[in-house]
Amino acid sequence: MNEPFFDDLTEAQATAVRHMDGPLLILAGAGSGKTRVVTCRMAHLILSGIPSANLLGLTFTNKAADEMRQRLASMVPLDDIWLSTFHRFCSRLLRHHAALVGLSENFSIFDTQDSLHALKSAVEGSDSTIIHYTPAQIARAISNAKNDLLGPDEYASRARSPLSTVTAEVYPLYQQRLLSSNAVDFDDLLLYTAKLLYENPELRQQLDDRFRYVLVDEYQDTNLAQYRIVRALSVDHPNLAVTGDPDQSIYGWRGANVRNILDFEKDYPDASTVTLEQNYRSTPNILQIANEVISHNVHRKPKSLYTDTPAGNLVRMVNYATNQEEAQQIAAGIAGLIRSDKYRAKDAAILYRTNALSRNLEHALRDEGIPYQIVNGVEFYKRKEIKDVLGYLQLANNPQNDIAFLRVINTPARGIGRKTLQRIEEFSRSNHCPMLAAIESEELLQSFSSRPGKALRQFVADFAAIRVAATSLVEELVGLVLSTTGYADQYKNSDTEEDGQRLANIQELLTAARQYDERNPDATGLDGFLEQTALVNDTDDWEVEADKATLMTLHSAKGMEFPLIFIVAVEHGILPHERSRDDLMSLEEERRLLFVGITRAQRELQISYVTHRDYRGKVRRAIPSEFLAEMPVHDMELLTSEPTSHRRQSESRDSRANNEWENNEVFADYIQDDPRPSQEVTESSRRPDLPNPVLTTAAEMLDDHGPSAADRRAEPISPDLFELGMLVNHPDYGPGKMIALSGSSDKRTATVQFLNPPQTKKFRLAHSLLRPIASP
DNA sequence: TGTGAGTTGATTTTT
DNA sequence: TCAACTCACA
Repeated sequence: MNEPFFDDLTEAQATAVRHMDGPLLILAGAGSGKTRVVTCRMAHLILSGIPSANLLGLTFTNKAADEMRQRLASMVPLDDIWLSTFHRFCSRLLRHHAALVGLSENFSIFDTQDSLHALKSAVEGSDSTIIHYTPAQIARAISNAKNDLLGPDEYASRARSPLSTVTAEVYPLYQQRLLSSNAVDFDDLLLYTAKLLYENPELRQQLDDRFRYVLVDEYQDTNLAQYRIVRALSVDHPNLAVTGDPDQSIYGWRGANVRNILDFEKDYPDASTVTLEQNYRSTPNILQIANEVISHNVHRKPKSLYTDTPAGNLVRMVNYATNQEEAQQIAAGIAGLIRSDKYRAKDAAILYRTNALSRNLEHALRDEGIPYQIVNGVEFYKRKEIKDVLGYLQLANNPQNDIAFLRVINTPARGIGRKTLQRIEEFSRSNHCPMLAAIESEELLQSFSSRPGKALRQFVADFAAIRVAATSLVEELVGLVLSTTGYADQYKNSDTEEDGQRLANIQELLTAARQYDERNPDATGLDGFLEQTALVNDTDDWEVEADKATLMTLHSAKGMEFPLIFIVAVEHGILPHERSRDDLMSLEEERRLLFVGITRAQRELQISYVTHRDYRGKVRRAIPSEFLAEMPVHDMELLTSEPTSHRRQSESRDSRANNEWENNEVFADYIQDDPRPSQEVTESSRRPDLPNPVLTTAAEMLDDHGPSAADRRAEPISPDLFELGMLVNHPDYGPGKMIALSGSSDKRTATVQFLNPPQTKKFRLAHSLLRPIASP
């Protein structure tokens, strides 16, 4: 083969690209040029004469699919190629074969919110009681079951724990609800497809034959359902290529099973394996941190990324006083770099564990005048006003969709209240008909008194008009919904900013509808549009080209890269997340998440944590993440913006109990009264010649012991925060490790082994100046 | 039936 | 913090 793109490939990469028939495993480390390899391979297949219609590429995000398509299109002429997410692939397949799984082809796709409503209403309509568990917990359990391909019956036979017993009771009810609404949830898309392929051998064979070459991206994130689907399509033509990186498996909580990739060679004994470990993205300094962090995972195949580029700058670990300061200074730092012309706004990304952490950062960027885009704020299609309008379309497309019915029947308010709804529900249940059909029945309508009866008749008439238009262009249909229902009026007569935003969103929905119409002139129709609204997410309209800084979660960052990366809130309870602390497997997943974040960075990486964090409405003392203690700090630049001599001194504070740190008022007070000249800080940081504004070196964390204890008086801290093996810091003795703990409450005593000079000391925790650095 | 205040309770990550 | 839900009142 003599395709031009072979020139730029390394030997390992070229091997993967050249591979054509038979199973192939590409173990691709972060930044090893995987996407390139994958697209080159597809191009190679096409240029070798394989019709593109025989290729199937499955990804997890639309963005990955789009990127692949674009790159591929730039290499070879493309006409008919199936490159999409798992969910979209399944959705399309199911539309064609809906009857085989008991659905009609116009089935609705419930998002998480809709599913939860369905679940609640299923429980309400039964005599089953769910004690001790929230619908969300049960929904989660059902989702897990589906990802493991367990139907209600199989699940019930295995239910043992209290939660699963309750779930076993609810699961069939929920499933009935979905079925009677002619709807599926996200998990059903996979489950039904897997079922379809297993129960219909001829169909399976036919699809296997059509999709001769299957490629799966991010294979480490596949769950059992996806695994089965992929395998079913690779029986007669086992030309299955999978790529992935076990170290980047971060969706275990969603049922992803790393074993799928680890066992690939067992599943396909004749598989070829290509390992890509050379990194083309990051500097050696960044890679060193990444390698070091990930090496702490026990359940792992050892692997090490390397590169031959110049070392680059040291990775920075920064301690800020508060989250506000963290945000401001990062924004100021980015602003400085932009002014210095070294970087542009689009080069920077700020990554965090949870979406809730984005708020300060947004404010700070706005204050600095840095344009930014935020990935996955409140997703567009999940906003109330959008879901309301879409509800009409969903109901028009699938009149059985009771969840959509319930959403729109009294939106905007038409005087159809709880009592009326109850009767509709009863009628619908006893007559086994959808709610919309119920209110179209004279029998029910006549039983109502004049007011609700009239309102219902009006709705039926209005909706009939909408339904007639269901076959026209989507934009027209949305327009018709708006004009018939007067939905937008409630926002028009208001001048609050929020309502203005809602109006704007509705406008944008019209735009989205028009774009859809333009792109799909042959009209897959309403189905296709609704599918899109259910299956896209905000990562997908992330603008690559825009010169804007990016804010997003560590999860969404997977697959991306930026010259400048800031990872914030690397703190105990946040990263690793509260709920992942106890269990080794999830703790390791958290570590991989951090690894993913680190390996996004091309040139500069900063990792930060704060001393006080305002989170969930409370200001609390934050503890640095244990992961920080796993980093090779001697090869990093350690900074703090909280000079210890500035710590607040107050006698009265000592008398307060040790759990004072939980007391929100005390710390709100602490922060407001902080004597530090925050104004000046901001000013100085505006200077372009100071890319690292106001940060003083935090020697205290390591070699230097900082000012003496007399110089400061730390606020009390709960002894409960200390654990055996934890790394701690003492103002006079420096860093050390907790080697023993005894006593309780006020008398709780710790024995600490200090490093430099080596010595052992005992402390009463309630009164000591010891502070945790990290857990073992 | 609709509204608004007040309470409660939950809070990861996403197709 | 914030959204969902409850409850009292118009």
